[in-house]
Amino acid sequence: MMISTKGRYALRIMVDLAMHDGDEPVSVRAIAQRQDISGKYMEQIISVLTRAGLLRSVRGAQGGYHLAHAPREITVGMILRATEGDLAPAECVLDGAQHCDRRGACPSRTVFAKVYSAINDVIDSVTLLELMPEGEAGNEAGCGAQADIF
Amino acid sequence: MMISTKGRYALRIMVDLAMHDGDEPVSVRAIAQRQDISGKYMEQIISVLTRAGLLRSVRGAQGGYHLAHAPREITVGMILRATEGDLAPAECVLDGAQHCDRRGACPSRTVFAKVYSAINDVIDSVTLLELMPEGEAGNEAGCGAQADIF
DNA sequence: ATAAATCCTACTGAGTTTGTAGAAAATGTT
DNA sequence: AACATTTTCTACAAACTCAGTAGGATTTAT
Repeated sequence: MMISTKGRYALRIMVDLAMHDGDEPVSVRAIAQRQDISGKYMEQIISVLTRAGLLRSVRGAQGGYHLAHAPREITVGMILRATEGDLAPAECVLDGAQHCDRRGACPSRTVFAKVYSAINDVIDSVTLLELMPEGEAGNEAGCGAQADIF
Repeated sequence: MMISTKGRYALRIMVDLAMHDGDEPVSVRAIAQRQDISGKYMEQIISVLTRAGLLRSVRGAQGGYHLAHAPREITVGMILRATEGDLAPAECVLDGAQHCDRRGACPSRTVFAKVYSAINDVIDSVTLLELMPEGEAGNEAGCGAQADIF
């Protein structure tokens, strides 16, 4: 029941990009060095974020990535859903899933639905802006190099 | 980010035991047949629940299991924590985990802590009693045989 | 042209999940 | 006492997911 490395990296990548957003796009290599994440792995994560519409890419030399929206318009939910998929504790609470019980709702389903809703409330209410360490523009985005657990 | 089969089975097992709790202990075989779960696999899950103090076992012929407490005293949180471990979205929010950032809290950690807390609020507030289909004692505990997704 | 960068796809090692299998120990029944 | 039933314990294995590696194709500024 953990958010995988992929999702946690995605968060760090987005914060890093938010901190370094300017005229020039930011390259994978730059982020990878600052965050100490495998560049090749990050490429795949960034690719997902780009396809999800959270990043805009600039191809070719001196290319890289920009945030597609302002940090205050990007929620943690958008980032985690793009990389982790829906944060549902069970399939049956997803939209379009069939109930497992013909005679009305399954008892456990109610709990799972509550958990699902509670998770969504949190991740949809926190924006990228709130993840940025204030007054530290240009700094590393917290949770930096040495930390493997994050 | 899903609760695994193990935890979902554990919930079904506990509900089944709650529905069929009486003088005689309930055997693994009986539950397995009603719930259509592999008996051998269930054995292991039940063993965990027993070691966690949620079930009491009676060995030997005509043996089986009883709930160790009344359904209203057993929460979904107890069951899921016993089988799934702590439902933390990241290691850093667990008690005793070191922070990943020397200069104060890591920004993402705050979100994860909120998610963690929201999940715990839900699973600790719902008891086994509330999972039991009311007025259906002796029935199958919902979510029965045919449902693989649950 | 060349170098720097994104883009795309395939592969792989490690770990987790979801079981299977079998035998040992305990205990009620006959 | 013998037997059948049931829990208990441990080992193993197939399938899947995660995290990362690898390499080449494409795009574009210089």
